[in-house]
Amino acid sequence: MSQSLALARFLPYRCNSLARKISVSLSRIYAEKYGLSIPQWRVLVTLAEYGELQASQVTELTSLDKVQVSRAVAGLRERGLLRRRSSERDSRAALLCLSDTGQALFHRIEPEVLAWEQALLAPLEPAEQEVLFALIDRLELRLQDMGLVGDATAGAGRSP
Amino acid sequence: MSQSLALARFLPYRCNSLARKISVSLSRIYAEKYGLSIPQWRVLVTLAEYGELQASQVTELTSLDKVQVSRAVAGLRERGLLRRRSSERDSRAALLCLSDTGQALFHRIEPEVLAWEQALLAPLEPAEQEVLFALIDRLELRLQDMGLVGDATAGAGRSP
DNA sequence: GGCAAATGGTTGCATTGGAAACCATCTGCC
DNA sequence: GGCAGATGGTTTCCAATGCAACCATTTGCC
Repeated sequence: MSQSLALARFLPYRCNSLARKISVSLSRIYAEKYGLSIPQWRVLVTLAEYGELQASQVTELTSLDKVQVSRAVAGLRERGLLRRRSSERDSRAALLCLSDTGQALFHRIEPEVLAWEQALLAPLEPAEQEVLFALIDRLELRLQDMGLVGDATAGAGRSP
Repeated sequence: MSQSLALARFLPYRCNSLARKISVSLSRIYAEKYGLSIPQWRVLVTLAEYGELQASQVTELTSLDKVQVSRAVAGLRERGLLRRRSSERDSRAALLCLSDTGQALFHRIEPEVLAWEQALLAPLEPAEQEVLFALIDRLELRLQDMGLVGDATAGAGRSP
């Protein structure tokens, strides 16, 4: 029956609150120590994983807005962490990859971040960690189904 | 041992992404249909639940910044959704409660929001829902332990 | 009682973030 | 070939956010 609404038991609130706290805590590493913004950090990780990517691919993989990617790339370029050349195939497209400095920075941060994540997840058994990620997956799928059309990622708008 | 870092399996990213999608989807109800911002919505819920509260108590209960509460209250007051009187005991303190209009608005929105949440959680068995909230609780506790001191909620700063 | 420090709340200011407008290029169609 | 529309990225503008400075009042200490 229609239970009543209390923030403590309201998923949007709890989820937001958790995400916020996680971000604040984690950003101590890459923001305060290394001066990276969240979008910059995500771009860094993604390029470290994939090598060379087009900006549009980065926006898909990071779930960032293309504006955010553009600005993050600009910032990383100013610091010499990222190189950019334009594709011969399509001179609009920019091909992005980490510079040696960028790779080095990533390899310095990565273990710290992984250690932090381990510490956060430490109280959960491995099986519980699986459950957590599985629940997140299912909720995201469910949101997709519920008609959150704007997945904001790729470019392909559906409506005519 | 040291697994490598991939966003798809990185809790801060996944959690942020999920929270964002949830917020976007939910705000269709209270933002687009009723013109409420997120802080306004949270203040509304909290006052609906507790009756009359001081602004400082609202900040604690909602995990909002006191600035956000102040602005949300101003907005709600302009729309006549919320009344405010100053305490006799402490003339600085403001006592807040919903007006009849505010209550009515809340009662109109509440079932829609609850229905939305039901729809979101529908694919999860009740037991799984319990697990989800329990995991969130434990992670928040863990963050507290890990030295995220600034819980940003109450006023009571610890350090001298 | 009176002054220093603390507390409740608001306002100003700088930063951030996203939407929409914008340029450049590419694709498709005639 | 050339023009209309789509696509990749950047810039511009405006709203939201957060910090710090700010009044007003209260508390505590002498």
